[in-house]
Amino acid sequence: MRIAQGVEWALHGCVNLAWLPAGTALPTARLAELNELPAAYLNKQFQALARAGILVSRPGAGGGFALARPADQITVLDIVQAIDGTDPAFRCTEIRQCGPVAASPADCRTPCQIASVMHGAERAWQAELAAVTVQSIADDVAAKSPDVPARVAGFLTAGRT
Amino acid sequence: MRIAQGVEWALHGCVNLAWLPAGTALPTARLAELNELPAAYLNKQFQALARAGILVSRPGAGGGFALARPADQITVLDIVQAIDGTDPAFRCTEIRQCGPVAASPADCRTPCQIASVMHGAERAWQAELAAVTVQSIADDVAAKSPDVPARVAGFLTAGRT
DNA sequence: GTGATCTGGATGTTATATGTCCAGTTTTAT
DNA sequence: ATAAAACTGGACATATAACATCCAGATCAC
Repeated sequence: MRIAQGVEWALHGCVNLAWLPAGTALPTARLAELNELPAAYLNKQFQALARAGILVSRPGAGGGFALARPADQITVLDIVQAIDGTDPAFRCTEIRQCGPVAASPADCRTPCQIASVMHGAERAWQAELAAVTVQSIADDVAAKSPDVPARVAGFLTAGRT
Repeated sequence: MRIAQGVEWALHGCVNLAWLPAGTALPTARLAELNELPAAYLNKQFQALARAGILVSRPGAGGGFALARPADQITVLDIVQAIDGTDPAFRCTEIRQCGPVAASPADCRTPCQIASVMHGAERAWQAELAAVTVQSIADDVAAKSPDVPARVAGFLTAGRT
């Protein structure tokens, strides 16, 4: 089981945006430079976040991406699902319906027990992610390393009007 | 995020074995036939379960795989980890340490906040899976479809001495 | 109008998941 | 003993997805 690499980048990107004044837009090139990431690919991840309504994009000089709403209203689950999709990790192929002793249609009106267990575990995973916001992560980092927010914000906004 | 297909097969296989008298060994060819699965590949999954100590294997005529311990002592998590591995789904690449504003080594003595959140969610997922056993799944299926265990066991043991 | 920036599709590359095969080994049955 | 059944483990082949790049077009600020 693997989560797409882009999730890590998207989460860091959103936390970094949370350290700027609300509504500040940044080009992906600048964000990519901050963490030495491939700019074109990071841009693609941010496009997905924009389509999901997590970020807003503004083309043109001085444009870029900004958080679409306050950081305490963006959950980690929102970001994970925007990048990694919402398909369940466990895919039930209904093998109980195959073979010489296939389960009857009557038995299959309810979900396969095995799929129920696996999907229940995924809901628990999602619940944990939904309980954490970009703001709460930013606060935790700031509490532990008080100089980080200002240093990051300084780099990201250097040379702006 | 995707779980290996083999996990579904392994879970069904273990539940099916749970319906036979304790210690009954079955060849993978028979199990594969039950659900129309590729026998060679199912065998490979079962090898992994045997290496993990969930199943025991016996070569030779009349041999096959059997549960290594009572079904109520085999959790779904045991099986998932045997097939899918124990690597975390979220892989922190420590991008906070990269770039012009890299975090200081002092700040990195503790795990990245983002990685902590993601790994916490995985622990919640694992806890759900660890709370369910092969036996409890078998019981639930039997409660809902009382004829299934006998029908499956009948097919699996047909033509045995 | 010029340059900065996003958009989205096409494309290429690499890694992983899935599936097959075979020569070797162990055990049972006769 | 011999044959047949069955696992072992590695090599191999294929399909799918992940990762990454590129480009022509659209939009906006100055």
